[in-house]
Amino acid sequence: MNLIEAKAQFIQSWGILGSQWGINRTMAQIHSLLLISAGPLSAEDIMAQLSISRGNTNMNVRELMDWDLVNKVIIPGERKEFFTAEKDIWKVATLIMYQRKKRELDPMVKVLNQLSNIDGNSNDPETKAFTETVGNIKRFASQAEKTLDTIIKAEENWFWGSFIKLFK
Amino acid sequence: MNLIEAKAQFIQSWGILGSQWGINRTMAQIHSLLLISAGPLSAEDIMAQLSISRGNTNMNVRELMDWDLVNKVIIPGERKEFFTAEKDIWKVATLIMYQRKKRELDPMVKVLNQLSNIDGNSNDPETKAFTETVGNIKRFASQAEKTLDTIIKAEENWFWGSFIKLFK
DNA sequence: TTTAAGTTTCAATAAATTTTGAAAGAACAG
DNA sequence: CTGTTCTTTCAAAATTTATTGAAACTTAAA
Repeated sequence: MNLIEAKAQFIQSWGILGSQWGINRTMAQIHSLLLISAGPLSAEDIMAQLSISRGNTNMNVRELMDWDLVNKVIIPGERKEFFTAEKDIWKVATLIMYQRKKRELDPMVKVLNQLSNIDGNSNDPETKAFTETVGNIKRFASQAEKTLDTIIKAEENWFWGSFIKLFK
Repeated sequence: MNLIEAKAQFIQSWGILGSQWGINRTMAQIHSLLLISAGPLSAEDIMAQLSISRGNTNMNVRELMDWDLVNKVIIPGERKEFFTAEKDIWKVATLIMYQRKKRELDPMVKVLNQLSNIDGNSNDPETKAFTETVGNIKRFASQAEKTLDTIIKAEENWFWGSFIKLFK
């Protein structure tokens, strides 16, 4: 397999993976393209390599910058803007975890807290089942949240080193 | 807030969370409905409580059973089939992690392995950038996979107990 | 058997999401 | 300024995904 084919394959697969996890396919593809490119790319480069429109490119690059996964690069003498992706995979992973926690998990936890105290007879089995499940999820979520925070703050090597040792 | 409202709120929020993570909203809603119900529900119960069609109910319940999150229950004397959800949240979480790893992450790892050896001049910066990124992701993925396997196999209490202590 | 209750399937339809492209807006060089 | 290059916006169109509902199929009681 040559480089061109391999790149196409990688971008394609990364796009599918992204869409299975609720990330716009194009956004994932742009991200992967930047991940495997040696230098920064312009909007035109991205449009050409992925065969997508200017508008689509602009929107998704902006979203990637929102996630801090991609940065704008100014090249002296060039009028165009260029873009690069954070290439340290550990950082990429923690950025994604952090953003998704903030955007999606935290709102859920907020709702769970509101649902903790409901009116009604606590002898009713339906009420009991509800409060019990909500309580369990809350406890689980708060534990998971602590763990995630720790992972996100951890230094890569320290983390993988001691984490793996503990569990192996 | 009364039980009816609280249930509706919970189901709604859980559905949104699911869809943000690539899970069909209805599937997530059925799951949450079963999680907070005291006893098993029939297809009719689910249809009525979520205002969805018979076909939709059937498809998504089947998918949930595929994921092992929901089980069919036979109630003696009843002609209908009933359904319950696994309520141990730890088990629910590990089941979901296991299924998603198997269905989505593993195929990506397979692709990454195929992309490891590409033809071409390894002095070319583009080739270099590609192989380096792919290599990094592979190493990360294999580490993450080991960790996930360990988490999935771990006993709940043991896991949360020692894990949290270590990182706090 | 026959019949009634229940379940599954799937083509048609509806809803949600993504993409396009052209027009408006900025930034800059001359 | 003025013209040129590049970026952003957003309504309309295309695509993808989810949902319905009626017909086919299954199962079991009578």
